[in-house]
Formats: sequence, C-alpha cells, structure tokens
Amino acid sequence: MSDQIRRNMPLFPIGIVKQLTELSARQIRYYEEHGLIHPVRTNGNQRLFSFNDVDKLLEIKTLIEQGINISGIKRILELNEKAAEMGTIAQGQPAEISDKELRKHLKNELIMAGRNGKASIIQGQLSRFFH
DNA sequence: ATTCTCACA
DNA sequence: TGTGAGTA
Repeated sequence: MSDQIRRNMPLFPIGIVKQLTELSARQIRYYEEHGLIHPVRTNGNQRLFSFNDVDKLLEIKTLIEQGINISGIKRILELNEKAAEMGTIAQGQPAEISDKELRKHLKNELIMAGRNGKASIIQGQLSRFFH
C-alpha cells in the first residue's frame, strides 16, 4: 500500500481531530464549508478525517493564528499543492518542464498570494526551487 | 456518549 | 466563533 493512500485513509471522527489540532468542532466544520479540507462521510453522515486532513488543519491553525483569512489560506494551500506537483515533475526522470519555466510559474504564484494576504510562509516549501 | 445541522438574547 | 436546540 502506498504512502499516498495511507495518508488519505479516512480514520478519525471530529472528536479526535479536535484534540489533535486543538481547534473547535465549529472551526473544523467551518473550514470544510470553505473547501479547505474534504473529510469523507460515513453511512451515518459523520465526518471521517485522514492523516492528511489533520496535517492540513494544523497548517490552517498556524495561518489563522497569524491573522490570515479563509480566502488567503485557501490560496496558500493551493500553492502548496502546485508546488508539490511541480516538485514531483521536477524530480521525475522525464522532466516535463524546464527548471526555468518552473521557477517562473512559482514566482508568479508567490506574487499573486503575496498581494492578497500576508503570505510568505510557504517559502519553506518553495525554497528548494530558488537557488 | 458523539456528532450533525441550523440559527441567533 | 460560541453555543444551545433537537436529531440520528
């Protein structure tokens, strides 16, 4: 079983996620409403969160504490995904796009995010692209 | 005992 | 965001 499916395996109910993240159930549900996380539903309509969801919520918590609004967080999360995808492509044997173009895209994404919010936190994820 | 949705003195 | 109501 790959790590991907392992990390996305629906495992815990909101009660446990609440303790793991120290976020209120209200907040967790609210963030779902705004598309920040996508927990699966059981037959009884109860949410089941994956390890990735919890990890994501922890990032969201950090961002919230820094005063970033939902839309800002949404954009940062999207950038992380794009960065991850590009990282996969960049590392894969058949480089689909040149390093030059990759950096160009990321730079634009960063500018976009920086304009609307106060987002410079993702540099940790992107630093490896800017040597 | 838990979680869910909805609504707001 | 908190919180209480009424369910499942």
